[in-house]
Amino acid sequence: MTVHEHGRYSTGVEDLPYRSVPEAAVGRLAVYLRVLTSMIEQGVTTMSSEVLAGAAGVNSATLRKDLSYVGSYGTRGVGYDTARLVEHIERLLGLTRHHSIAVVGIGNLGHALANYPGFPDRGFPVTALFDVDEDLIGVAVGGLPVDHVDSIPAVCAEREVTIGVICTPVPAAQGVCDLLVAGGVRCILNFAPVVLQVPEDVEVRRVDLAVELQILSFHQVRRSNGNGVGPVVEPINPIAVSR
Amino acid sequence: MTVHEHGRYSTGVEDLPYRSVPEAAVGRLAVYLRVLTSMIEQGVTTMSSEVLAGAAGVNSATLRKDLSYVGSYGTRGVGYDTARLVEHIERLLGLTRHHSIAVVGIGNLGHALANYPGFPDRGFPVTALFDVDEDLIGVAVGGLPVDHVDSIPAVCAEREVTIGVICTPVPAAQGVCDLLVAGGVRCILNFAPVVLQVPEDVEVRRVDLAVELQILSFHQVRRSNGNGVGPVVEPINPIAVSR
DNA sequence: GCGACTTTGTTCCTGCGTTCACAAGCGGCT
DNA sequence: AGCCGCTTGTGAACGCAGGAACAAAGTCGC
Repeated sequence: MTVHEHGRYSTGVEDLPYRSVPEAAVGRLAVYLRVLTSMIEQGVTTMSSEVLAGAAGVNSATLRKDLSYVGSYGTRGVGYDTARLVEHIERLLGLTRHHSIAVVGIGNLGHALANYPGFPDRGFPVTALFDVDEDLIGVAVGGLPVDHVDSIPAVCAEREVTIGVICTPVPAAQGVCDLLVAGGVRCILNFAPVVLQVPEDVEVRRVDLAVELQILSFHQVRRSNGNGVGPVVEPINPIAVSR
Repeated sequence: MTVHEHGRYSTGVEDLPYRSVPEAAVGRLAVYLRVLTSMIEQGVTTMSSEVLAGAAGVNSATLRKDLSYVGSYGTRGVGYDTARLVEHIERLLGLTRHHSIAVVGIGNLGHALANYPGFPDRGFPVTALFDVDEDLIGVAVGGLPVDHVDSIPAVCAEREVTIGVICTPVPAAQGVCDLLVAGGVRCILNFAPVVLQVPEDVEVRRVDLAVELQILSFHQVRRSNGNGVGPVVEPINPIAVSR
């Protein structure tokens, strides 16, 4: 784990060999990680880029390039040692650190996320729950009592929450976001369909389910319309056509 | 990003009527749509690209180019007529069609999605629910009875389901996916952390919550490591773009 | 121990997507 | 009516990600 593999790359968690890693590559690395851990459970100790790429649904050249951001930990002629690769990807993604999660807004979705096994399984324990509903305060959800949103800053600071998950209705989202930031949270996963305003040093990722559906809708229509039938975009209003 | 090739690069299967709309633009258009409808509710009838871009969190030039894929429906010197823009974006995204949703896997997450108001609100009514658990069959969730997964093909075909949402555990996901495809579903939103194998004409979008967290984790570590320690080339993003 | 084969790591290249910048167009003001 | 200022729409440049191809490197068979 703390072995120097190559001289030019110093190891140790704090100074990893940092070239700039493309955003897209980071997302894929997380996928590789999942495939790898699953494979390890099945007893696989070595994988070639071709096989791993197939399982992850990407091009093998892309995969090798992504792994090169992590460092050169493959063996030519053989492939990658799965266990070692997992270690290094986890290190690059910062998964060796402690990441605790707060879920805000314990409605249907928040409830589901609070109980979502994928979070703790992946090293992201849920350590705080918040809502405004007085009837929910103190109620245990997934073994954890719900606190009032007003206590977000204090509780988050105390429990060293690093990631906040916002599942509130749209009107409450920005306020909750501000509270999280006040509590020292610098990473936010936002399920509310609104663009949050945050300081520069805060990272927000938005998951918008309706947008996902609309993208699917687009492809569906494009596909069925694409058979040479007609223009996708027909003018709704003849008068509206300005050219 | 789960992007199949669309646009004029695809191998002649679909010939695009007019211009090819970049995948990224489709996602943004959905966001504009949401901002616009919200603005309309507040009585806004006209918006400039600058204002709309600000609300959507994108560059105004990007926004104008995105809208140019929809058609030229702005008025120079004034801006865009919000109502008209909504109409045209909805048309491009295929939201004038009927899209009914089936949710498979009524666990915590499936339960939440079955009750998620954002779906019907955005024109995506949930019309079928499925699970394997015998105790759940027939139980009404959100006013809709749960059917057995075996009946997926028949029910989906009958109710003309266009989008399938998979919330099952990983081992069941591929089987459920096959059943959906057999039922004529060509668009799938997959919450199971696995890469699904589907025919070419089926579009899959995956939402992987653990991956989102890991990406956040990466940024968190990178940021705190960036405090003068290493040669971190941090992209200078004035706005924390969530996407 | 040596050769051939396999697979990595990287370089080059192509092509998309985003941003800049500006001309064209439209409304308002005088 | 004509000019002025504002905003759109688009042509051009740039940056970046993805894919193909290849050289280096290490292993397995003999």
